[in-house]
Amino acid sequence: MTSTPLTQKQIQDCAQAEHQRQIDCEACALSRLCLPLGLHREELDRLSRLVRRQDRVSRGQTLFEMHSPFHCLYVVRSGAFKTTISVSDGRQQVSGFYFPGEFIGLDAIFPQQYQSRASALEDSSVCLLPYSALETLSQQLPGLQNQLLTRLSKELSADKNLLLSLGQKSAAEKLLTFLLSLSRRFADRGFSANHFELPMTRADMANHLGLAVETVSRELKRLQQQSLISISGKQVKINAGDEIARICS
Amino acid sequence: MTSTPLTQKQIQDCAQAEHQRQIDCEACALSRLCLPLGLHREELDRLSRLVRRQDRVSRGQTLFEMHSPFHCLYVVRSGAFKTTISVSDGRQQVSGFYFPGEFIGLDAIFPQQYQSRASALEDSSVCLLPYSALETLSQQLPGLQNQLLTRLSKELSADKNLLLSLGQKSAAEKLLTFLLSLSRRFADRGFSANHFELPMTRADMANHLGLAVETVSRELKRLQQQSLISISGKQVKINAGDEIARICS
DNA sequence: CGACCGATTGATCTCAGTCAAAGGTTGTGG
DNA sequence: CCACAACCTTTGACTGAGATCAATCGGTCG
Repeated sequence: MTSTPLTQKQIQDCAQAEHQRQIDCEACALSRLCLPLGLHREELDRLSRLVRRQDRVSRGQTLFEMHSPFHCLYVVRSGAFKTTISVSDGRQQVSGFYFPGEFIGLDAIFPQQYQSRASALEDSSVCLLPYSALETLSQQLPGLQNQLLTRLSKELSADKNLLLSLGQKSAAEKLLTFLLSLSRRFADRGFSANHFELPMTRADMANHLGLAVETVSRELKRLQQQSLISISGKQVKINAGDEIARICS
Repeated sequence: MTSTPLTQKQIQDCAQAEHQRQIDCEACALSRLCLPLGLHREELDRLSRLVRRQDRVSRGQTLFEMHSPFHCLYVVRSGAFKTTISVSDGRQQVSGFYFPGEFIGLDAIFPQQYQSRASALEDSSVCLLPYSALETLSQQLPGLQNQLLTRLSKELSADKNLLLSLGQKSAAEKLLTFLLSLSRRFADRGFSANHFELPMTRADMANHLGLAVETVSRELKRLQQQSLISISGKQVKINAGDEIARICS
């Protein structure tokens, strides 16, 4: 699993948005989940002109390093990503997972530096949104401004929920809440809510939820014994979605 | 400590922004910390016209209940607030503390429902920003749009940091990180970074950090014995700010 | 003054972390 | 195509940080 950051050139391409090929947001299969939501044809054209695409992001590759200067927001097109925050002594926290249509880098707008490192969990592709151009355009397109604010607010909601998990819940509850959130996000993307594949390792999951890998392993097994889920490797089945939703409330 | 929600009338006032007195953002002592940042005089006038003020929010009073419909963002003018998320079984998580110039309710933009209950920790005052009007105006004032996006991003950063605390840090580290964040926010507001008063109870602090009250009590004592801080009741002195910053890194 | 709420202190318990080791999977290079 | 290496996952035994339970103390407000 290599971990090559983007080259300096790629970063410049992002900032200047020149050397990557023109894309068409209107034709994108993701438009229902992405920024285009609520924009008209002519508006989509203007958006398309500033978006750039990076089709090959291989597993383990990073989109940006923590504390590097902020130029672009990223939207996942395919695959999956994680973001990781580090402390000086080497400890780190997986602060989020990102799936197609979701935005990476929103927390960098204020400090103008990425607040985490983003890396691909599997071979993926992304769109790059040069932020200053996006901000200017959203001044002219109310639907775009609304989308941006909504995205930020949505991630804020999700994080507050995770805070509740980390602060108050037992290991088993944390896992159920996490699986339920994955299930819902997959369902939003047209996949099965009850049967899906985990893109991250047990270690990533454990770290994200403030648990030890061994605890994740043991608790998943116990949840299976209770017939709430079935799990084998990365394959997950949700057997009692309603009851899980009730537990997580 | 009473806990009267705003009356229905007050909520309507917020939505319709009619019956509360006109205020002047330009003259406000907080303008340096608040939305006006970066706006010109004429722009400030337009902002002032949509802002409404609520001068008396007494200790324990709530600004909004969890899941109630979203109409307004709130900006703290004086005093302090906490927000609390609840789960059906009664457990709850203090998701944030808010001081003058800070925004409450940003995570409600997406779901259009408040995601927590906000209540005053001491007698306070707030400004109300009817959101739909604010969104429209920020379409016309680039500085205002930028402020909104920045605020959202800033809170996102703060939450990611808290996630790191909750997920990876020991009780003592959590407390130090928390005190340091308070210290910095007080300093931003022109107060001493090294000597301040806690507006919240030990129970609020404990819950926010995912600890038991007793642990907070014991660990604060231990930190005092190590001469990192001095604490007596709600009075806190930061004795070794640099070293604490190093520990929290 | 008394009642209530918040803070502290002590004793005990427990959930989840740590340490250690053994299976499984995956990917790579010969 | 196979074999090896590296990494991921599981399982078991033990430990410990912090929770819980219980009691006391202190301040504040009606």
